[in-house]
Amino acid sequence: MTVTLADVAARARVSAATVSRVLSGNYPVAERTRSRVLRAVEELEYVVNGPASALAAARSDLVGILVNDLADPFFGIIAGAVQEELSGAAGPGGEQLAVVCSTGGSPERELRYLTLLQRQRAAAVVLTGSASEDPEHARALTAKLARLSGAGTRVVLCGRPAQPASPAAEPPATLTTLAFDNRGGAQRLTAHLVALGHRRIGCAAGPAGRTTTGERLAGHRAALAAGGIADAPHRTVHGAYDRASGYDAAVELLRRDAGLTAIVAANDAVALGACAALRDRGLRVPEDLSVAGFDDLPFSADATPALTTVRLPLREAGARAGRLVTGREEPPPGGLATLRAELLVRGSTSVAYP
Amino acid sequence: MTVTLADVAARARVSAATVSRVLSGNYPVAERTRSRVLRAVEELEYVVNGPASALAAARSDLVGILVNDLADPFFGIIAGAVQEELSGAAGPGGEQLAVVCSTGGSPERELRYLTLLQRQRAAAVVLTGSASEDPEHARALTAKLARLSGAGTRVVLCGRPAQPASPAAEPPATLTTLAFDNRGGAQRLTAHLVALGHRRIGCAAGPAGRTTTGERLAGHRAALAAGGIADAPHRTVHGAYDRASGYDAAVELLRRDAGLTAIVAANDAVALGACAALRDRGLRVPEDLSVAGFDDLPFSADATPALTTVRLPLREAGARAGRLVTGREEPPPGGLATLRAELLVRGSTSVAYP
DNA sequence: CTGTTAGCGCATTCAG
DNA sequence: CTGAATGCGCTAACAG
Repeated sequence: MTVTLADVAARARVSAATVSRVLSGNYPVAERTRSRVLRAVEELEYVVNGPASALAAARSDLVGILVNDLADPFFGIIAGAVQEELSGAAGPGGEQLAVVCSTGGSPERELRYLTLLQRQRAAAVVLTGSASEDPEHARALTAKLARLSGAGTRVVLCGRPAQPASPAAEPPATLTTLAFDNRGGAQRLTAHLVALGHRRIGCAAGPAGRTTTGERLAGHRAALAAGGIADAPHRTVHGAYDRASGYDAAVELLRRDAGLTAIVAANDAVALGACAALRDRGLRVPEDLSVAGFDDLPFSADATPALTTVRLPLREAGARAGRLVTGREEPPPGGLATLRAELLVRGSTSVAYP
Repeated sequence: MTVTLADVAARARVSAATVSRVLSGNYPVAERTRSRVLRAVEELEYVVNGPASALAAARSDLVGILVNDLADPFFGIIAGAVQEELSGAAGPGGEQLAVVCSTGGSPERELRYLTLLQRQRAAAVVLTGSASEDPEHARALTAKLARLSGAGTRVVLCGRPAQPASPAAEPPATLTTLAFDNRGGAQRLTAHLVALGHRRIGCAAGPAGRTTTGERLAGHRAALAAGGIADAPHRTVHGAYDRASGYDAAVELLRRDAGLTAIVAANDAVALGACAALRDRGLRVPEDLSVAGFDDLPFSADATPALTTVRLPLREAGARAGRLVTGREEPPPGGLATLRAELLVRGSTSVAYP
């Protein structure tokens, strides 16, 4: 019923092996037979059976991309860039396909998807976004990545810190990390506020127990310390990376300290949520409170006032991950590259009016 | 080297068939042997070989999702919802994986990805967003979808109109369409402006030759006609679905007619670009010009002024597509459902001040 | 309920 | 440069 290699071979009056060679293009074939085969393929509308060839060749052309939430532009931009890069690297037989998996930030789902991708014998796996800080999960993840890597799957961590090496073995050579300088970016952001005279700065941080949250908080605290501002735990609240959390966080932060003059948010969506909360309470940004975001997603420039934020090279990171995965780019020395995080000062922050 | 079914079978002292049955869970197996097998799987850390089982079973657990641009939240939201729904339908052996493909709106790439998915023997394919209106491509697409469908791949069109039936055959029964009421939404939107007294309304439309663009323009024109406003071709410009196009479109529209009192945009991003252009020229929204978007992406509520727009049930559409694909939802009667498009009046539109 | 027997469709040896 | 033979790892009848 469905046409196979053998059918094509018969029609082109060659052996199946020859057809296979023509299609893979990785072996010399006489020009005449070659075109004869190609014509037969056309006429029969033959389409290779992917699973069969993956089985025989012991490798597939699937690349896994793990994200927290596809609907979040942060991940959409990264995943889109990775995928774009895959299609740019049209290999011999065809090109690689991106399998996108949303983990929702759950370490269990992360592991489960990795198993699913392992089952598919994925050519590569790209893990994006923050990782769980739970030591047990970190261990399980390291083990799983080592296994994947051992099976020939390339692994790229994109926008997350290097995976802690397992006690026993060295991290596999096929493991590359593209980290964001979250700490540095956060530090520069808070330093900017401190320089503007802010001393009571609320922090609407991301979910607890995630590397990105930890890094950004560390940068924030370092800047506070550098500015001689005492650590005030009650000025930090944790929440999800979304608008609603930002709204709630702002309300809660003001409840705890009505004298706040600024709020740094976990990301742009959270910042906009915070702005909305302030607006609803009759507070103006930045006259009454400064608000800052993180990531510089496209919409943050269109908010009013435009959001001061930290720009992360999302697209570049994804594209690089894609090139790493397709072998078109050499891994950075040591397998680790840290990507710049650039402070973008816009309208939502200004000097503190006490 | 890599552990196979046979290894597990040997360790559990059963036949390979039994192991297979335990793992697929679609056949009765004694509880004792079952747990014995499961233990062996654990101990050996066995992971099924996907390609092998796909080959033998003649079906894979991959679901293709075609989008224009993953970085655009419009598609991120839909794709995310589809994928989420796939993971919710944990089948016996595991769950389905989403293969996301960005076509960039190119009909050629669309066709090429469909072939790639056909090669993977995908269980289903979801095509999202607008389609090309080119008759030749429409024909090619219809043929390709028929072939996929004939091979047992379910096909869902999500957010695009029904594919024109091929002259010869009826559309396959496994083809379901979830269309957005773009025309109705656009009509209500423009009618809203007309009701506010606007008569010189510019239109920053989407790319020419795409179904979504055509539908929204048709709605727009219908509302104009209903309001007794003459068709003015120079008041419509075409561009991409992004912010930059919106900026350019606004500039061009004002150049052609400086007396415009409103602009309806192809989508929210275009609308925000238009707003930025107006702002740069010292025009206020909505006092000097009203501006309206389309889609109601999350950020459009945070713009200032908040965007009047048409809400499309993106998440719902994606989720439904996902359920259709996993067979958890019955196709609508006739294989076609049209999803509501709801007018959302916010701050960016107001009465016309001539 | 379980084991045996055949392929699934293709990529690779190895000969020629 | 081409063909014949072998097996990738698993599922699906078919018996028992």
